[in-house]
Amino acid sequence: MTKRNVTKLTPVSSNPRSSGSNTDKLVDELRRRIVTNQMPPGSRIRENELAEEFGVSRSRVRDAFGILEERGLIERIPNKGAVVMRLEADSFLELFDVREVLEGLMVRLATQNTEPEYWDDLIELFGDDLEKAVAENDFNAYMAAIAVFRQTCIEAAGSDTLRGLLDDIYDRVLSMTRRLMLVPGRASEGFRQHQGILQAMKAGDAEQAEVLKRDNIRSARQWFLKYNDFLL
Amino acid sequence: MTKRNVTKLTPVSSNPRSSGSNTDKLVDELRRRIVTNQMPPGSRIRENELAEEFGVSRSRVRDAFGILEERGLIERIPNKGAVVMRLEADSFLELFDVREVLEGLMVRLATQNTEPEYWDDLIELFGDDLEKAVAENDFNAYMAAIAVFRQTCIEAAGSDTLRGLLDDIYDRVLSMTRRLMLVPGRASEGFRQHQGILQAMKAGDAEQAEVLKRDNIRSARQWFLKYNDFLL
DNA sequence: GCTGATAATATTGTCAACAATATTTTTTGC
DNA sequence: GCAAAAAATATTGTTGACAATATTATCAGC
Repeated sequence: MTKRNVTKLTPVSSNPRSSGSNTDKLVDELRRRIVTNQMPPGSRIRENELAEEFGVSRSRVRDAFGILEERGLIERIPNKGAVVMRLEADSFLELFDVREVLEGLMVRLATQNTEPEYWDDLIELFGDDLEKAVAENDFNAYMAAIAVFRQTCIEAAGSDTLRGLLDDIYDRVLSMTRRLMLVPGRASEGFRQHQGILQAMKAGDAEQAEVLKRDNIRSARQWFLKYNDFLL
Repeated sequence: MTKRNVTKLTPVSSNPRSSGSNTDKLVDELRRRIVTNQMPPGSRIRENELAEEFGVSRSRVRDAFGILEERGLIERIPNKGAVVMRLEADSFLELFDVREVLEGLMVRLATQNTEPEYWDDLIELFGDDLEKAVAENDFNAYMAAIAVFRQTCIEAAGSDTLRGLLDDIYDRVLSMTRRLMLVPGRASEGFRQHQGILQAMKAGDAEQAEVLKRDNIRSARQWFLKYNDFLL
């Protein structure tokens, strides 16, 4: 796979390992700004501005834009410029569909490839402390835990192909995930679902883990559908 | 989505609709050469050569390389150059896993979105004539039929997100698909499986269609595993 | 003839200048 | 004062030249 499919540990931090070439650094920083809503959807981004800010030539920015476009993070209109991709409700539903099957595959493979003990740390992370945090609306703690869950599973699944697809999708839906968390009841439901998935994984029941993970995404989709007027 | 996710009707022909910008044309032609094995895996490709051949500057070729790299068709080693991506057995197995769930999703959505009559043409295409052709090892006819099947399903599924993912994967596995067809028994089995899937789709049984499509890919995976010494 | 250092060549990486296109501002006619 | 045309400005598209790096060829010493 390409270099971009390396581990992204924290949700929004830049990735030191992908900072090899000059262009990669640019891609990574722009990606960070987009997924953190520092550059919100619809923002116009000018090549010159970025070139000046980063002290590189416009060609580098241009290359970065090409990659960002390929990843679906920005949209380029010929001779007009680039804007941060604005997703409509339909696109989010499509992404939920794809996430459902891919994240299902992720936990299935992860379960098949690991011993039960592998999941102990995660099970502890998704314990009483986090439950309390979620109950008290500490979304940062919950987001961080989910990121660890995700990362651990991808690692265990051991498929670079899958990792690449999930990373791309993750970038596109991160800001929506954060917003969805605000919907009353969604976070605690998601928390319980993750506990269930982890139990199945520790039990080595790959099929059940896949079913539960798919349920998890489908339910997130339902919440989105119900509240999309507020979320978009 | 980006421009690349437009319809790719025939397996290896260039796509007129994507030939807007200069770079797009290059990407499309290079993609064609790679998936047709005109540029086999491992081939070194030089920026200068292509620039001269296409009568454009090296920068255009460079941009095209960036996109091709992002799609996983070529590999670029800094200061050394680009080579057509060479897939190992592991990568193919990973791709089979991903295809299984994504193509399953594809037929499920396609079934849900269509009336039974929608599939009549395809059912006729996968009729006695094609069966005879397959029996007589007319792989071109079968490949073409599969391409139509695929295209029709993607169209019906109506998800640009899914289309983008499947298009990328398709390019990467096309040459392997062609080779797999040579394995005695695989083509006719695949043919029957597609007939079954089409039946389920016409019956409106989305779940069953998904199950059968996943079976289809899993069985292809098995054949690959068994014969990979000959296939790679 | 072989090996290692060095020069010559080839290839990729980066840039700044110019061309083409779009946007904004100014001017002109009414 | 308003509308349309024209000029000025800004932004993206493309190119060729030069720098940095890697590969190949040459040559000296043994």
